[in-house]
Amino acid sequence: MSTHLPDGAKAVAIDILIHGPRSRAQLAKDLGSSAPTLTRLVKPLLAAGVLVETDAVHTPGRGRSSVPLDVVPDAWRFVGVKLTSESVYAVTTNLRAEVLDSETIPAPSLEVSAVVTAVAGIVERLRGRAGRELDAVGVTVGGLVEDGKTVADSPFLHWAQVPFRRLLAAEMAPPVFLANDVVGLTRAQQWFGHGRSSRDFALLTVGAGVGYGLVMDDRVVPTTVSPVSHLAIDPHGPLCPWGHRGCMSSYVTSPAMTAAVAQAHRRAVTYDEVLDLAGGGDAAARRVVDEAAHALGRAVSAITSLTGVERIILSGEGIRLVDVGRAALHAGRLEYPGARASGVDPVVVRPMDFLEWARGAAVVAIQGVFPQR
Amino acid sequence: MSTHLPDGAKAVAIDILIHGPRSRAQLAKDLGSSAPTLTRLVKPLLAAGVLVETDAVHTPGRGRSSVPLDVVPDAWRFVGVKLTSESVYAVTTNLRAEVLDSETIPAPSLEVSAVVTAVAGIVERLRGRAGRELDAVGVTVGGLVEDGKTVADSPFLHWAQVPFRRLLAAEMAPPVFLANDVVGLTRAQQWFGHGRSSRDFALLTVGAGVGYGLVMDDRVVPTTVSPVSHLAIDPHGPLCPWGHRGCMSSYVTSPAMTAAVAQAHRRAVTYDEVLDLAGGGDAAARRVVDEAAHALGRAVSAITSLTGVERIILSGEGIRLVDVGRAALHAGRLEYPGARASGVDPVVVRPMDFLEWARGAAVVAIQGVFPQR
DNA sequence: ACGACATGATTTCGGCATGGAACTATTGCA
DNA sequence: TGCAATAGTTCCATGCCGAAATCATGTCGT
Repeated sequence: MSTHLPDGAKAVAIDILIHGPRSRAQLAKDLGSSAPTLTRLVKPLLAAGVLVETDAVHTPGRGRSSVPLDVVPDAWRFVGVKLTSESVYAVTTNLRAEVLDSETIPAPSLEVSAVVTAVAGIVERLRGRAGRELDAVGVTVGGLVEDGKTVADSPFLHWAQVPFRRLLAAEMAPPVFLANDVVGLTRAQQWFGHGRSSRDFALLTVGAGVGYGLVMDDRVVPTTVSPVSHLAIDPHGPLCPWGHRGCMSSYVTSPAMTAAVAQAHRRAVTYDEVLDLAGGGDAAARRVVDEAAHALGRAVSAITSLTGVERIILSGEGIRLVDVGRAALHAGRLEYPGARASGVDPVVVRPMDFLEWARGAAVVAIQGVFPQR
Repeated sequence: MSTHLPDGAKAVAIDILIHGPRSRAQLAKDLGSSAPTLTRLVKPLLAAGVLVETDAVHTPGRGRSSVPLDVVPDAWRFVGVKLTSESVYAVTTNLRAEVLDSETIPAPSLEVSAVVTAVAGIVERLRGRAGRELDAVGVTVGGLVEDGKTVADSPFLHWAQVPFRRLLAAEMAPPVFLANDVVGLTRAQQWFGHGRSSRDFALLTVGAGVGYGLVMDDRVVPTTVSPVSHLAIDPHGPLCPWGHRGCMSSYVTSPAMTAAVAQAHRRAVTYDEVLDLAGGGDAAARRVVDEAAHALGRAVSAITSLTGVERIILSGEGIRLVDVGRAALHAGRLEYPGARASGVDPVVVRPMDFLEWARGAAVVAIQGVFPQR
């Protein structure tokens, strides 16, 4: 299911994919086009099997019943792969980015050719289990990705200037798309998550690191060059590995938090333990969690001040932090309120497990096949 | 000189206005169109007198000499008016936003009708001295402006929900455009200042308050709802009038700085005095200036982290701060360097006097007549 | 001096997307 | 059974664009 389609037609398919099935008349209104234009654009999409007419809807009022158009999500198969230095996470999805299958393997050596082989292998196994050809494959890595082609710098994999897309494309049949991992998550939110209704939003992820993605005017803004991990919170705060006092990563990353609690209790603890201890009333863990959540709140406040986004999505594998530290998060947000008097709370929380990263990679594949604009 | 022109044609005029005179062939390349399109678009512009052909340029190579096209800046007259609670600043400019005339009067009472009359009066006097009709008038105020029509909330003028554009339009012949004052400055930088070469940049102004403007993807992002004035710098810093400790406005506004030095020396001082004292080695003034410049550096760092802009313009009537406190500004920027390793310094300084605000208002008028896209 | 050549500007022509007007299709209601 | 209302389609005028051909104007070699 991969076809060449006129330009505006893809925009119709994308809009249905993101904002749900609708009649031609409604689509014309939403896209600001005329009814004839929609008839024309929809025709090849129906012929290609990208869209189908579903059962006509008889509105209670009068008039001819409308025929909603919908995508056929299961006519498509995408695979998303997220690389970390420890594991390779992969998922198979349909066009709605719904996860149909998944596989996780330990990372091979970090040598480029070994990683390429491992990715090709996991993709081939998922393709076999899907029982049909894949429409596209998306791969995401932590680090700086240039032009969707080259891993310019990845501190996690210790790679620099690796033409990863070309190397992957040589090993597999479907088209391959490459992106930064946070960009993938951001795109997933933009099309299939809380960003659907907003042209502007920010994504802040909490976990082993602090991730930040920004979408303005429906476009992903490249911000990875200057990450939010080292945003200054308190010049008298704890130290991060880079020697900064009180930057974001000195407060809210899981290594920072577990290390702080471990030091207090003279024993090793896991991240979940830290949150459980804090929930159970342990004073040291409570303090660490509250300071982290407070710092997160301050970051949220800074983001709204500097970007003016109307929505901020909090997520990441360590997202339970915002449940346990809810009050401190709120206090951090309100410490410097500025003049904000908006009615709705712009912050939403998106739960997450590690496969969500791979799903983000699958969305990179989907958006590769359906490029926006 | 006000004409109705096809849509793409205005884009050509705007591009010449911003990026200078060029031949049709060059414009075709820059705008991504074909040569025939350019010939067609240029024709009505020449007929309307918006553009003129200047002397043909004989390139040292071979071929027919190219004929540069340029705008006729002095075929246009715009007036920009900036309102403060103390004064009304107004300038007359041509299409290049070059100041040809200016006038400043004390603000009348802050009552709306009195202000409308005062603005109409100053515009009429400038029009008279210009000796011809005005093409448009731009007015800017501090505070929240909605839709370019209504002053929704201005703490300085103590206005709320004033349909200011309509009231002004009733009193004068030329079209009137209304905007926030920092938006006006931002637009002036975008078209005629350091923003010309960048699609994305931020503007940070220093003076009686702290102003912030953001342009992403050639569009001015509305950020005034949540100003940067109260961006958190140090939770142990000085107090601002809103009760925040260590926010931007507690460090870098001229009232904050003069008050701090006045307290140290037990006597009233002006803003310029503070800077002179610091330059002359006065310890207290030096400290206040350095802390302010350091906070400004931290804000610059936060802006690059969170917006990813490639350029930040520092300006405002108190901009001398960055000269006197240059070292501290630099230290503040580098305190939390993140992963930035870009070659060029994104920060540029734009000198400014108070008429610059009125010039920003004139640019609002110019962009009103030549709307972008 | 004159023609070959190179390049910019212009004109012609056909393709293509768009949207308005008119028309058909389907439904509920009088 | 007509009428009103809404959905979808067909037809056509319009406008914008770019490829190719043409014209204009310069340099350079012989």
